[in-house]
Order: sequence, then structure tokens, then C-alpha cells
Amino acid sequence: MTRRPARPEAARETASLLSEPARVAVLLPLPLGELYEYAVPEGMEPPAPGTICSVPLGKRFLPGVVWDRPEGLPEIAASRLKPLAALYPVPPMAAPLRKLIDWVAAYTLSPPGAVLRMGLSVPDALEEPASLSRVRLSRLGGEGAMTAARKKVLAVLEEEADAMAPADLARAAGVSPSVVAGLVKTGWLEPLTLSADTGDAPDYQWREAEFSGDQQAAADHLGGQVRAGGFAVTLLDGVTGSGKTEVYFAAIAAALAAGKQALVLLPEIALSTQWLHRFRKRFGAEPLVWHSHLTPAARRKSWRRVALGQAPVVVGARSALFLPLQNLGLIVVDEEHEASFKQEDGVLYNARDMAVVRARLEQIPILLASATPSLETVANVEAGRFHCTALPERHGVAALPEIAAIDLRRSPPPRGAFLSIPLRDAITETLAKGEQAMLFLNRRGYAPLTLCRTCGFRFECPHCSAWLVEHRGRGRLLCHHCGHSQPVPHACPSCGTEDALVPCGPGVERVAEEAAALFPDARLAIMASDLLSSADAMKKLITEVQDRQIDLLVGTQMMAKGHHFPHLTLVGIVDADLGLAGGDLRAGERTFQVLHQVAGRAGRAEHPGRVLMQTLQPEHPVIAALLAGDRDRFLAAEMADRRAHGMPPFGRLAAIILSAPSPELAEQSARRLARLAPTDPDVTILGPAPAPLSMLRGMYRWRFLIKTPREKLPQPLLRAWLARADLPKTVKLAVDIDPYSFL
DNA sequence: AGCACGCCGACT
DNA sequence: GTCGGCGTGCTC
Repeated sequence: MTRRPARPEAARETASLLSEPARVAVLLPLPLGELYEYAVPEGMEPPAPGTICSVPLGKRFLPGVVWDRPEGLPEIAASRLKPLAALYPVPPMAAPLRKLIDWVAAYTLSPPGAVLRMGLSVPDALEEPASLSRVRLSRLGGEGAMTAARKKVLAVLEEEADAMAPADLARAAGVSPSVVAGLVKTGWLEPLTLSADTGDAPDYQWREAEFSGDQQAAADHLGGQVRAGGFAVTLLDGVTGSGKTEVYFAAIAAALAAGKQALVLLPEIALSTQWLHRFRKRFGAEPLVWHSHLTPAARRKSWRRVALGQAPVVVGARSALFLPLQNLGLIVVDEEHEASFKQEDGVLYNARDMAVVRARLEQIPILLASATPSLETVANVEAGRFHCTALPERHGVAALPEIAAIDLRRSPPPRGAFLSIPLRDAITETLAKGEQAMLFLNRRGYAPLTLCRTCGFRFECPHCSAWLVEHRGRGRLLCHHCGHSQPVPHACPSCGTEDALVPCGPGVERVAEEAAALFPDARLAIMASDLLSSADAMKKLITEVQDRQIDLLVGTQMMAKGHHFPHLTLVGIVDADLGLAGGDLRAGERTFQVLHQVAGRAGRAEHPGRVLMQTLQPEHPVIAALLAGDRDRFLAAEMADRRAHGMPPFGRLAAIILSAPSPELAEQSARRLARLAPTDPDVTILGPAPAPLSMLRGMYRWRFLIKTPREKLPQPLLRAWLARADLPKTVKLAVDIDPYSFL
């Protein structure tokens, strides 16, 4: 280790004598793969790691973060170094977040800069807020002489805008700033104070919740963890209605009481007005909300508030994980089993898992909450790596309503229809009692396949190997993978026969059509992501359902998420087998989770509910477990199955996806890569094979699946393997560690 | 990620 | 003869 010079100036003098400027390594928010070095301008103290600065790159300027210099970073010639351009007036990125970025990069095999991009997603936010002073025309007019210069100013304001910054206004009018100042003084113009970009942190005033004994014990335990600090992972296992949210609110309160911040990750923030409402009720103020649909201005403002320490509680979707919270005391991941925590493009990471990593780097506790925990989490609890706090059901409230199967082999729906007679009868009864019913089908659109009755032609996406899905509401055929859209023609494009196109299979729109014909007096609504234009439309529909302006609700998965419909007493699952068809690794788990969640929509304390599941295979383990209401039996069976096959959580998976502009090139490249595959007795390499979606967005795809034992991380092997691959530039290679999608 | 450089088609 | 398409390569 080199000794620190007694006088820092001495070091600088030496450096300048040798004309060797100090240099720093900077991570740029680009997929560059390595750090770039910059010269520290003369007279500037070398900025510490974490400092956010602006640096020249080519002919533009980019924000970057001064990074810890890794061992063996090759020094480039001093003559090639460009100087740092400026330091941003924001607090430095703290060491745990920098380590998280490096960790996620190494784990996902992504360039660190690509990960940094998620943490520096709002370049504008690094600048000081724009001047907030503006002037506008006064309604009352003013006093004093109306000179030519003053007239020009007023004319510009009349033409151009309601309000302008004084300096801009003077420039636009071609007068000196003093003219504008004079107009303000005489009352022709009035000054405006725009809302500040940042403000004081909200003042949370929480009250203690009224807890049952078990809830209180859980809350005390979690509060103790937060006060003690240190890394600990706890599964908060509790069904809907067990008070799970209130219990973790107690942990958040403990963090706030200790002067720490809390970060809550939720799967889909847009859907959680109910969550925000509960938070507000408990804490008396809103948390800071972060998700990818924020407007640029809101993003900027929120990022600044977080960076400047004005956001004690942040709730967000997965990208909130990379926010620069400086003083974290707790992370909560609610609905931890949700597949949407897995980012499926760009850097492929699972926010739930990376949240655990952040908690470890920050040395703080993290809570994973779910009514249907993932097998990964359950296995970690069983292995003693995670703690578990289970909340028993509340007395008098059934965890799940009674679930019954309708065996479609015995009670098939009438020809061309999708609702069986028993389900129709149940809806009739429910509506007759003045109660609400819900029909669930996890498939958007009218029909998943359209074909020609005469020649058998099927509508296929021109860019993907997938059928086009008819969306009757919009009168178009859509590809659910790439967004391709085309009108539905009258004649078959292949044989030209008119009116021969028939929809095959049901989507929510078609089920709604059938229900509308069967129950013409019922007020019906469809809830699907593509039919609701905005979060507001969603909110409005939910309110209508809660106010009993809707009798019959037909919808997809988005209906299942945390909405409380007190008058809903019947849930009909139109096709319980749908999710099991693909047969991928998580099909059973996913189906169990979504159907469990949908079933939980039926009934509340005073109105017992019931669930009817249409199925062709009531004896299937997943369906049988749902019918028996036995989650733990399902988990145990699924766990045994995964263990027997060395699948996650008992083994590790990684996928390699090659995409190329032609099928030949894709196959050729895959075979070339296969020849370079490592041979390791512990490692199973499946493939190469065409991906199930062999064409996606016009690219032809082949894939490998790599399976290793739990103790053996696949990254070193993959890194070595892929480094040897020399593929044509047009072939894209993506690595998906812990894949969720097997398409 | 940008942005330039660099070779092949339709036009002022 | 140019304008411009996007393939390829570089940025400390």
C-alpha cells in the first residue's frame, strides 16, 4: 500500500512536474464492457468513487460514475486521456449500490454499464432544477409609460407563451433584461413561483395497527430485525386477509422510527391504487412512487427526491431496485412469487433475487411476502437460509372460498360455446341474488386463432412464429409477441373465399360475448390490459365494480391482483388447464399461483363465495391441490419433482438464445457454438434446438439450456465458452440466467 | 447507446 | 453525377 503524502499539494506538484495528471476510472451507462479512464483537471481533487460526473465520449458528453479501480485495469496512455468535464451537484452513488451494479453485471453476464443505465435512467435529474422564476401578463395591467421596448415584450408574451423566464423573454423581445424588470416593477407583468422540483420529505404519522396475537408477534419480530440491522431474509407467508400488508407496514414504521428508509417492490405499480390507499391510511402521507410509466418530469423529480434523501419510503416496480437510496433500513418484496419481477429484455435479472443481494450489501433485513411463495423461497426457508414468519388465517375468515371442479368431459359446454351448463346455472343464481360474478380466462382478445373453413389457411404473424389473435373490439388481428397488427379481411387471403374465416378457441372478448347473450340483463364489463386505456380507466372500472354498477366481470390475470370486491361471490374459471398446456418448468407453479389468487377474489366475511373451475383434468396434481385447498401439499409434490430432476431450486438453469436474420445463419451459428461447448460431467447442455418461438420480431432463434447443480454457478463456464465463440456480427447472443420464459 | 465512416440503389 | 440506406466499428 502506498503511503498517503503528508501534504496533498505535494502530490499534485509532483504530478504536475511530471505532467502526469491524476486519472480516474469512470463507468458509463453504456454496454461497453469496461471502465474508461479520464484525466482529473488540474486544480481538482481526484473525485472519490461514486462521484457522478459528466465526461466527453467521442463528440458528446455523458454522465458517468467514478468507479473503484479494479485490479489490473490496463492504463491507457496519458496522451489519450480526456479530462472530466464537470461534477454533478448530486450526492455520490453509495458503495453498496455500486457493488450491486457490479454484482448484477457479473451474475447476469451483462456489461456493468448496461446495469448502471438502470440506475442512471434520468440524466436530466443530475442537473440543478431549472430556474423556477417566470413572469406572465398581469390581468390588472400596470402603471407607467408604455415604451416601444415594453410593447415588444408584452407582444412576445401574448404571442409565445403564458409564462416565460425573464431572461428568455428579454432575448425573445430583443430588449435588455432591465426592460422586463421594469415591467414587473410597474405591475404589467407579474412574477410566478413554479412548484419546486424537490421539497421536504413527507411527514409520516403512523399509528399502531390493531393486531391479533399472531400478527403482533410477527410485527414485533420484524420490527426487532429492522432495529437490530444486519442482513436477514424473512418470508412473510400469509394468505389474503391475514393482514400481511399491515404487518410489513409495522416493519416500515420501525425503519422510519430508526431514521432509516424503506424500499417496497411490487409487481405492477399501476394496479395498486388500493395499496397506496392503505399506505396513506396508515402513514398519513404518500410514499414516493417509482415505475416505468412515469412522465419524464415526474421521473426527474422523483429521482432527485430519492437522491437528495427526501423519500423515506419508496414503492416501485422492479426498476426501483436501482434507485440511489442512501440510508436504507429495510426492503420489502411483496408478491415475491410474481414472474413479472423477472426483467425479460435488456439486462435479464430477477428483481426479487437482486433485492436480496442489495439487502446483503446494505447489511439490512429484507422481507419477501406472498400467499403462494415461490419454490425458490420455500426451498431457502427449508434450508435455513431464510427465516419464515407465517400468518395464520384470521378467525372467521376463510382463506379461500370453496372450490369445485366442473369436469368438462362430463359437462361439456354447448357446441361453439365455452361456458358449461353448471357454470351458467351458478351465474344465474348469483345474479338473481343481486350478487356479482366474475369469469376468468387468462387470454386476451376474441380468439387465439383464425382459420379459413374452405382452405385451412391460418393467420400467422409475418415477424414471429405465432398465430395472430383476433381482437374484435378493435377489429384487428394482433401479434401478442411483436405488436404487429392488421385488419381482419372479409375474404381468405389464400383462397379468396368470402366469409369463410372462423375464430377458433376463446379469448376474454369471446367469453364476454357469450355471457352477454346468456345474461342480457346483466351489466357486464371486460377487464383486460389492452381494453383499458390507462390507470385511470382501470381505477374507474374497479370503482364501478365496488359500487355494484357491474354485475358480471370478465377478465384476464389483471383482475386477480389485490382488488377487493366485497359483493363478488362467484368466480368462474373458464379454462383451468390453460396454463398447464405448455408444460414448461414453472407451468404448474404459475397456474397454482394465478388460480389461487383469482379464487381468492370470491367472497368476503359476510358473503361466502364459491369458485367453479372448468377443467378437463380434475385429477391433475395442480388442479387437485387447488380443489383440496391444500397449498402445502402442492408445494411438497412440486418440490419433490424438481428435486428428482435437479431443476431449480435444486439445480441452476441458464439459457443461451441465438438470434439471426436468417434461419440458416441461426442454425449454423448454433451448431458452431455447440462444437465449442464445454464438457463437464456436472453440467448438462440441452440443445441446440430451434426456440419454441423460432421466429420473433423477424429474427430466427435457436437456444441452449444449461443445467448445473445448485453448488455450481454456471457463469464462469458460460463466460469461457462464449468468449471462444466467434459469431458473425449479425448474430445476437443473449444469456438468460435463471430463465422464467422458455419461449 | 450514438455517431461516423463506408460502400451500393433512386433521384434533384 | 449526388443523397441516403444501414452494416461495422469506436468511443478513455
